[in-house]
Amino acid sequence: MSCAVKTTPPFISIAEYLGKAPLFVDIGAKYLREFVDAARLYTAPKGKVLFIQGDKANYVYLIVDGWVKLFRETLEGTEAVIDVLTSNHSFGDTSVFEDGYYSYSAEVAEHTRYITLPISMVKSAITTNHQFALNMLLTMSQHRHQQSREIEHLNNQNAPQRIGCFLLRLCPVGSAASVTLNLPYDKALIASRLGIKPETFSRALVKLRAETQIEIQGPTVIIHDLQRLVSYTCNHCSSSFPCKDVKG
Amino acid sequence: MSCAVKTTPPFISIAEYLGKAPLFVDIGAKYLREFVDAARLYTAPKGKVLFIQGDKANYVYLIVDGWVKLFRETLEGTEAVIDVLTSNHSFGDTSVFEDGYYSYSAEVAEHTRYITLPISMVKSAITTNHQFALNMLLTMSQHRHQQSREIEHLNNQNAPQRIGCFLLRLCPVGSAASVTLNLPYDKALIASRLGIKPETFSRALVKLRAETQIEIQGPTVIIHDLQRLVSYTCNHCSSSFPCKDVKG
DNA sequence: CGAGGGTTTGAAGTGCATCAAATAGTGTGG
DNA sequence: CCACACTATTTGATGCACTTCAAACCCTCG
Repeated sequence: MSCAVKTTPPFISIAEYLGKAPLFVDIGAKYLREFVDAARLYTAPKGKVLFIQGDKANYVYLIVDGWVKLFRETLEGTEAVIDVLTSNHSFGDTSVFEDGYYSYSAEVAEHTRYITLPISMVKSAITTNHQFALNMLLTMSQHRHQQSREIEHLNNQNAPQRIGCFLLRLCPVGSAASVTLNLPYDKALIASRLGIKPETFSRALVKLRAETQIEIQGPTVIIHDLQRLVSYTCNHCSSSFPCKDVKG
Repeated sequence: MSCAVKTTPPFISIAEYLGKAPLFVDIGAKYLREFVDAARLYTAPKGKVLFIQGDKANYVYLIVDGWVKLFRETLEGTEAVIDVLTSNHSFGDTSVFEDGYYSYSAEVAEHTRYITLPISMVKSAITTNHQFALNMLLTMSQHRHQQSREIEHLNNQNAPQRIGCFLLRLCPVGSAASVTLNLPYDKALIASRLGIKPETFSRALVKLRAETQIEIQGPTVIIHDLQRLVSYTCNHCSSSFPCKDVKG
């Protein structure tokens, strides 16, 4: 599967990217310039490991486009997917508040362009630049809110519903009744992101199709009747359909 | 059940509480005084509803002692427990960054003393007092970290292991091999906090006893061999035993 | 064309949920 | 201090959802 992101405008420069990123809004020209100068842009193919749990945390990562998987490994070697992130999300930033080591591993899930920033610079900007701290706070708050919904889903929705919810969150806001989507990354990864096994995912998708008349062609999903999908999926959830925040 | 909190020293004054709370550390005498003047202390019995989802968010709550349940309700009327909080935790603060309405309901789970602060004051302190914003950021970061572990648990641990993990987190740090605990609130509530049904909880506890030789007498649990409980519980988890942050 | 990863399908097992009912525990008024 | 009412918890029987292990299929790419 190699369907990266939809129609993002072609990337131009680090300065342009950082200037628009929510984390850097209104932090002032001096700080922005410092970040831009220290930032490095990279491209990495699927499978590339960016860092592993326990590494010294030297950088904060910002995703320009693509998808990155964050995960931890248990003592028994099984992998727990924490999150799968895309454009405009950051990771590695949590270690700013922790002990200076990454508490999870990061691996590229689909071809990704990302920017790194020295963590020391982020750390000092937080303490010296109030606006930057506020931006960080807002980001965190959103993330926290999203996580709490995630927990609710694990408790209240069955596998087909979780998949339906995942599909709905992929829909652009204000979608028409009929939408065509490309699954952004491997089905097995979607499965573990949703806390189910690949085999179950496959079967649950079949069941979801039977219930909601969606159409599935490999990595492409066509939703013919959005409302029908919504009513199958969202009834067991406390937040109603256009679940605001967009997320992979 | 009425086993509130262990041996917290008797409470003295709002000023004393706020002076020690992590959120208010180093924010300066002027701000602290303002908060202290605006704060109100309340006592509420089990069952008391503090606010419900959708209410206008006028206050941030700080728990002095006791336990408070945060939850949402789905369209079908089933309740999803988001979190159960105790001493030194705050709630309602998320609405500072949202639309000004509570996104969940709050109900007292065990007799609780709590302090309220006007949300407007908190909001303005965040924007005008850098240290306060930093304190908030640290709190959020910890919370976020804990939530991500919560998600991992739901995916990787079975019911008896989740209960084991819950018990371990109740143990004071540096506990001896043998520990006696009181369950802090109703078993049915523990169950839904762990994402399982009361009946399953009961059976899973029996199974956990068979596996780890713990002793159960109503709401009291005696762990005879901590290490044994750890190895049964934590092998399916990415973080190893003394899971740092304390939480209910 | 063949190799390998990703995905689906089949058969059997396990864990948790559900519904129903019994039991234990707690607080109340007589 | 006891009987009753009510709630919390446990137990039993059964069903469904998800997992597991195994094998087939499909698709891409060298």
